[in-house]
Amino acid sequence: MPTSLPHKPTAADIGWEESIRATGLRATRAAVTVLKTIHGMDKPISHDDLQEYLSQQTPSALVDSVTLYRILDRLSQVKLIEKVLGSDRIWRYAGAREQLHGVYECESCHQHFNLPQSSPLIRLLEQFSQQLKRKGDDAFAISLNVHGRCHDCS
Amino acid sequence: MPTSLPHKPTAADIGWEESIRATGLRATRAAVTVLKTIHGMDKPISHDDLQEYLSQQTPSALVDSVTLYRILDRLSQVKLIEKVLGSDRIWRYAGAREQLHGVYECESCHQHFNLPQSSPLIRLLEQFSQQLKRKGDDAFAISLNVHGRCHDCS
DNA sequence: TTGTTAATGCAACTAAATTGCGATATGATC
DNA sequence: GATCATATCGCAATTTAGTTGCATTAACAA
Repeated sequence: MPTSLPHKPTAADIGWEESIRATGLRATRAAVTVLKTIHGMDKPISHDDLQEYLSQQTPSALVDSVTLYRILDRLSQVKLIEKVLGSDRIWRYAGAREQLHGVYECESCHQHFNLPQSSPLIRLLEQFSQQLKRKGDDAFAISLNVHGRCHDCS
Repeated sequence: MPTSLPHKPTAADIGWEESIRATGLRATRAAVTVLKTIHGMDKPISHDDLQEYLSQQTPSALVDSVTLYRILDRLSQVKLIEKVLGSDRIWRYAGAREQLHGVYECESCHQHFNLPQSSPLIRLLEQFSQQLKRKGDDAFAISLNVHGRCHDCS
């Protein structure tokens, strides 16, 4: 007898469920899985890769492609996740963070990486962001992209 | 009798022709027109808008949609123009500049504007770029995007 | 003027993302 | 726990920026 059925939320999931409900969205199995999975990733992941990953990880919780699109949409709308547009015109999703952060994109394989938070530029950006806010400017998002080649590709 | 036939390059065009040839590309009528037009714009323009604009401006020099795509590709490949990806997943093109510059994108109408060069952030970015180069890092492009609402939309 | 080949234009294609809509499951209310 | 309004799901069909293949045209070097 399995200790936990895949379709029944485990204690660890409750946190995610709560945060979803707090936004007014419904904490469906799929939404919880997606939110949890994305937050467990160390870099932004595309819709396609996510679906692939989910189908291997949790074959029992298969999600329709369109449904996944819509979940990703909703979650980013309520800011539980963030989306980044790659230069391959593909959206990638990552767990939302408080702090501003930059993205490093590999020109060759289009993988995305988070710029180290220690990067001095991040701090500079943070400053700039504060400046804008103080000015009452209606700019509300700042994104920094660094392009190069990743380890695997160079 | 017209002072200049649209298909014959005027003296003013020669500069553009030269700069195209200098890259190894052929200075076709269409390429010259495109390069000149883009450099005359005050903000990045999309393939679609450019074709629209050209068809009104220079109806005699109609360019096929695919050809325009390829011209834009080539020109940006040789760095005579730059391309920026909007959050509407549409590429926009602008005259290439020496100096690093940021882009302001309107979340509503997706128009792009150049951040004022005087922006302190630009200088910070320039610094960061130099740092990377000195480190011998293989990062080769840095882009900054600020999202907000433009004058028309707010 | 001639020859090589880059550039063009048309049609067909690709694929990420979106839309419509009937079926299903969530979560508030009794 | 049962009931209900509706958010969410899943399938099919659609959209559209951009690409590919290939025969034709025109740059430009010789």
